[in-house]
Order: sequence, then structure tokens, then C-alpha cells
Amino acid sequence: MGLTNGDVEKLETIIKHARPLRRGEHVFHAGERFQSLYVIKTGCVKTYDAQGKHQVLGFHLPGDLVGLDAIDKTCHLCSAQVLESSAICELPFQRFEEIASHLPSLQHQMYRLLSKEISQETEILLLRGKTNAEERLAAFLLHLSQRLSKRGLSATDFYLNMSRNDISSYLGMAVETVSRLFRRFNDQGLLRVSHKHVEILDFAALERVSGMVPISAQRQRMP
Amino acid sequence: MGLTNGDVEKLETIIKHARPLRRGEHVFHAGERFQSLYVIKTGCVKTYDAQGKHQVLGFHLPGDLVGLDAIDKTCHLCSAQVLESSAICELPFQRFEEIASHLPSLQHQMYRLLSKEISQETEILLLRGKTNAEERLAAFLLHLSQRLSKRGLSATDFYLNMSRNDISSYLGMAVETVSRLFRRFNDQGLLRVSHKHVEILDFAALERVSGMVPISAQRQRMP
DNA sequence: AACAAGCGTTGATATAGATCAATCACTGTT
DNA sequence: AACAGTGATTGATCTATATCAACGCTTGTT
Repeated sequence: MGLTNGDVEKLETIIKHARPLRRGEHVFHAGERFQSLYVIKTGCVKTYDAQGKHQVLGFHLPGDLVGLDAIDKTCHLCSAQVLESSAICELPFQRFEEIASHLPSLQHQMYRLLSKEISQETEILLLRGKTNAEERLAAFLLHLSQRLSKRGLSATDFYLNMSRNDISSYLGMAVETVSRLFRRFNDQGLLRVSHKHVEILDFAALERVSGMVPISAQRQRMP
Repeated sequence: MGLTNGDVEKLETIIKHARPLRRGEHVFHAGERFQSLYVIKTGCVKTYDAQGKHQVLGFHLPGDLVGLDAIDKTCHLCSAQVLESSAICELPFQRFEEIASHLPSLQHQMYRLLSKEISQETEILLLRGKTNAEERLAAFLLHLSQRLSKRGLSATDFYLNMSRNDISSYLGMAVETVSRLFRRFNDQGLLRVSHKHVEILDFAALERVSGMVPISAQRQRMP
């Protein structure tokens, strides 16, 4: 990603390759002192806030960085939990900054990553802005599908590694509604779902339901 | 903010002080080429996405940076419109990066700003996660109040510079619901509202309605 | 001052989705 | 293999909120 071998070597020296975490284990807890960012190598991580009732904030896939929202804080605001066995690398942030201060290309990458995270959240806000549950779930599935395919996985056939409860919390609806909508989508032939396994059968229809602009026709306008 | 006078001078040379924008004018449009970030000096800016139906993504106050979600893109994804006469400074990003590459303290500040933006969005996700409209509006008002007070303005008495429509879009509910909830809160004595003017009378009660943890009792836990 | 246009409020109605309750199906453990 | 415990599904009911419709109030313009 635009770094020389030497740069990468320097970076490698500070990265800690932790042992793989098993389902249910935490990358960090809310309230813990912020020291590092975490790169997801494989697996899936959910972030959530436990103030009041458990509110899921996001699902993170390989390549994503978690802990970014604590950079300007002393402590983590949310907790990060592994949804399936995951390999996570720890990146001590202070040491990272020291190294990056001499490597403009690394800084540039970091800006891009942070920005990607912001635009990612923007997409989620868009998804959440939908007033009805059907749209939200459809948009969620399409978004997930897109993210998986960007990582070289199938866009049409995948396993959900989060529970129905997590999905419902994330989308701001009741679990029962998630369940019923899955069934409805299934019965309408939009997708085939059984347990955690989802197979999208009709993208166009799902996009129509989601009220989103199909990815194929996404904004390309130039000034 | 930890910069020497010399640093600030350098930064000043690249900042463009645009003429003030009037209500309704745009800072940038979706699809325009990304070149600069924008710092809000005074006023208020809303960001929105016009794909499908107008979806409000955020309200930005003095000190906030807008355009961050485009750093890793060639074009802006959303549009930014001024809600009241606002002074906006333009910060050409490429030139900024060149200058920052020699100024670690400036880099550090930038990371903090980007992170602040991410945690800001996290708060919004929390707010949006609420299933019922009452909680969302209450949380919205508290959040806004808190942001205003951080800027030295009154936390209890302020003017909304966005329309009811903007609020409804932002919170994912119908305009009518916003209107009715304002009335209900007013009648219940939680606040006094007339048109754009809001006066919060009972913070504790509003916090209870919002289902959020009162700011006073916010997480301080240490590992 | 009068007017238009947009914005906000209010009321009536319909319905999507929350909630409550019961059952069923996995998953993992002894 | 049996069991417990959790997670998912389904059904019935009720309520919050979307939707439809009408009206009133501001604000800005001629």
C-alpha cells in the first residue's frame, strides 16, 4: 500500500501478534485504558456499548481497524468482542505515531484508514435513517454482502456470524421482527435463509426493497 | 493546541478564508471532486445524502471539520449545506499533508480530530439505536445541548438551526412525530419549545426519557 | 399591505412493528 | 446419548408511529 520494504519492516517491529481469540472473548472492554489499535486479520468483531441496554455499534471484518474512536480519549468508550475465532494484531498507538512521524506515506495511509472508517459510519447512518424495518434489514444485508465481496468472499452466499439479537440491536428493531423479515424475504424469493446461512437470490429486488441506489448506478458525477 | 507559533503560521498560509456563506448555500456538493476539508468557524452546517430521498447525515457546529469522509475518495459522497450564515475556512488537504509531514504535533492533532469525528458518529449510532421515537428525540436534544455547552453556549437555552424536517430525517421518524413529541415534552414540563427556540427545564427527566446514562455519571472506570 | 410559499402543527385513521407468551431447534457439555 | 441452556421462530395482541389530510402561522417578496 505504497510503503517501502523498510517501512513495512519498521512497522512489523511494533506490531504484536496476539494469540487467536475464541468466540465470546474480548479485544478490549469499555473503560479500559486506550493504548493500541487492533487490526482484524481473520474473523469478525462486534463493537457494542453496554450503558443502559446492550447496543451493538458495528460489525468489523478482516482488514478493519477497531479502537479508532478512542484515539483522542484516555479510555475505550465501547467494548469489542469476537464473534468467531479471530486473529487480531495489536498496534501500540504511541509507538505507531513515533514511527509514522518520519514516514509520510504511512501517515497518508493512516488518514485514509481513518477516513474510510468515517465514510463507513456514514453508510451506516444512511442505512439507519430508513424509517421502516424492511428497508433497514435489506440495506444491511446488501451492505454486508458488498463488504464481504470486497474481501474476496462471495457476495451472494455467506454465513452471518452475528446473532439475530445482535442484528436487531444494530438495526434498532425487535428480534422477532428480524426473524419475521428473514422469513418474508425468504418466502418472497429474495433470498434463501436457514439459520446463519444466507444466499441472496435476487439482488435487484433486495435493492428495490432497501430503497437504496443500486451499487451499479452509484454516483460518478464529476464537477 | 500544542503547536508552536511557527507551525501555526505555516498552517495559516494554506488556509483559505472564504466569504461567509448564507443560509441554503453549499459548502460542497456530492459528486464534486474532493480537494479540501472545511473548518466551521461560526454557524451551522448540515450534511446529507440526496440519493433516494433526502437523508440528513449530521449537523456540524463551530470547530467541526466537514468533508472528512472523502479523504480516501476522489469525490465527496454527501453534500454539505449551511443552515444559517456561516464562516467556513477551506483547508486544501494535499498541501496540509505536505506541511503536516514535517510537524508531528500537527499530525497528532489531525489524528485526534479524525478520531473525535469517529466517536462522534458512534454517539449518533447509539442515539439512533433506540427503538422508540421519544428516546431518540430526547437523546438528540441532550446531545445537542452538550455540544453547544462545550462551545461555551448555553446548555439549557438555544435555537435549533435546523428544520423539523431535517430533525425527522436525521432521527428516522416522521415530521409529524417530531412535532407531537415536542409538544408532549413541552406539556410534560421537560422543556419549553416555541418554533426554533428550546429551553430545557428538566434535564434529569429528559435523561430518563432518553434512556441514556446521565453525563454526570459517565464511565470513568479504570482497568 | 398583501400575497405566496414553505414550514409547522393538529386531527383522524391505518398499520407496521413492539411486546408478551409459548414452542421449537441448535449447541455444547456432562 | 441425554440434557440444559441459549437462541430462533411463530402466534396473538396492542400500541406507537406512519400516513393522509387540512389548516394555521412565519417569513420573505412584490
